[in-house]
Amino acid sequence: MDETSLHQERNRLIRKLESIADLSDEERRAIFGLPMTVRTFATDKDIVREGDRPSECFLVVEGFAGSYKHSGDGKRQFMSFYTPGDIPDLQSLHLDVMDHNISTLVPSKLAFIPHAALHEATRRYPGLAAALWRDTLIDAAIFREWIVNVGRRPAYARMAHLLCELAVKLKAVGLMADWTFELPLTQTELGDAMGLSTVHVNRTVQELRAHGLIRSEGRTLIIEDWGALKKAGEFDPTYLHLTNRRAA
Amino acid sequence: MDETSLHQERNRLIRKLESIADLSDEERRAIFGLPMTVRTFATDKDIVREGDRPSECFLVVEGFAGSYKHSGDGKRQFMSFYTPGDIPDLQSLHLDVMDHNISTLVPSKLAFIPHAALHEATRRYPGLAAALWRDTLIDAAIFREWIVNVGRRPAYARMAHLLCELAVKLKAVGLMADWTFELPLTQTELGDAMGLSTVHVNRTVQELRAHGLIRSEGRTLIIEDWGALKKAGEFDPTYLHLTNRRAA
DNA sequence: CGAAGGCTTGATAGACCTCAAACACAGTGG
DNA sequence: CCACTGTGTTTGAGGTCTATCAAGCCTTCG
Repeated sequence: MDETSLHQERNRLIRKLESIADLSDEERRAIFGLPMTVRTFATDKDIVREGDRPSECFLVVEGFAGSYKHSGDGKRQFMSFYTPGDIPDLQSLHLDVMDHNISTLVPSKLAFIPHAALHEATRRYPGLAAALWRDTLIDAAIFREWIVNVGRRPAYARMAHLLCELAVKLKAVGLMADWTFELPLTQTELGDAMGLSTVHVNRTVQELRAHGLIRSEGRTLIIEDWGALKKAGEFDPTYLHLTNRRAA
Repeated sequence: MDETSLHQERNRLIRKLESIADLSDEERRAIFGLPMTVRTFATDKDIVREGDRPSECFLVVEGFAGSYKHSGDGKRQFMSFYTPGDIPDLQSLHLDVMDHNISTLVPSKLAFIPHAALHEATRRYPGLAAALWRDTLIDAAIFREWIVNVGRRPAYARMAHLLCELAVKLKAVGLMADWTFELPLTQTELGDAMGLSTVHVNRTVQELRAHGLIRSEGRTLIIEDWGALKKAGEFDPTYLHLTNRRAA
């Protein structure tokens, strides 16, 4: 039994934060000391909803989550996908009312951390506070990029860009090897993330496959030509602000 | 000569922060103590650019700024507009490299504050740190809403939504009275913010005018039917997280 | 008064959507 | 073990929203 299974949630968080900031031993210990309650969620379960006033944040330990809103005529728009190591509602630490929903996209294991503990930790360890602040700023940077993606890129590039982003994010936390990772999203969900219809997503994915950029086996996605995919998606990973960038 | 002209930049910042958080007298004094260098910029001047590593943040004192990126084929996409009181590149406090550009949209007066001074102030006054963090989180909330706007709303609603947002933001800092405010954006800039062509923006604006929702006199925009505009834009100001909301 | 930038208009084209149905596959139950 | 169901993928056809191209007009400003 390795460290991963013993303190999986803490290690996930530490690994994630180390991918975007330098942590001191003291800060690492502080993270280990955080109280976390692990709970599992089935697919498509809302974790927090618009209007909620959470008193804790949650960390994705295993699985996949997404934040979304509905537009007036009922269409869903995802604003972000969250992978293991992410704290999707960290913003609730300083914004009391949720302005969006967050739900699971696959069966997921989540670790809940009380706001009080996080506030205390940030008060005691300014470096940790900076790392968490930085994490929310990177989320914002990703939102900005998504605005560009949805606003200005045609479907083919949009799709390529999203896949690049997921690949790099997953690689940073050790969840992509050999250009292969689990992509448990349906084409409808991909469409709701890119402002495209399911039908059009399907045709776009087929095009990417036909051009030899990607391949898929069930829920597994294989990037066959990273250079071409990057180029197609005009992908520049700067906005992810990774410190130890392994993919590029 | 009133307080506004004497310490215009400090007052702008205090007023802005008070619209999103409660400040103690001590924190207000700390803001007054911040070193600020005021500089004026002409229209369409980049203040910071992608790749820059700023050592100071800037506050919009007068004028209008916007953050943008270019997509691969040269199309511009605005990701945010900044009005007096905003600190557009506050994120540079914890993200060293700029991942986007920020430029003026009209002749503007900006106040530059060294990172060092802000770091020192946040270290000394946790309440101030929380207010600034909160400010960046609200920016992120606005980005999220823009993703929905660009991704899922048709042009007419998209336009209405953007106007509602600007109206509420400007009202919060005292720059809208009688449903009237200065909108110094060209239709091309509006298009670049909404992912629409200039031509289509023009036709959409005409529609809004024809339906009696808005009226314009030069650069002045008059909201003629706030209820209808809100409805058309599916506008719910929750995401702006204003504490003293006067418009709604 | 000419130039430049912004606004407006018309016509055409294209990217993407909607509707509708067939197909594939995994899980369920009799 | 095999229909049965549900979810996700795929395909086809037609429609629409929005882009592009091109030009005229208006205002501002030197």
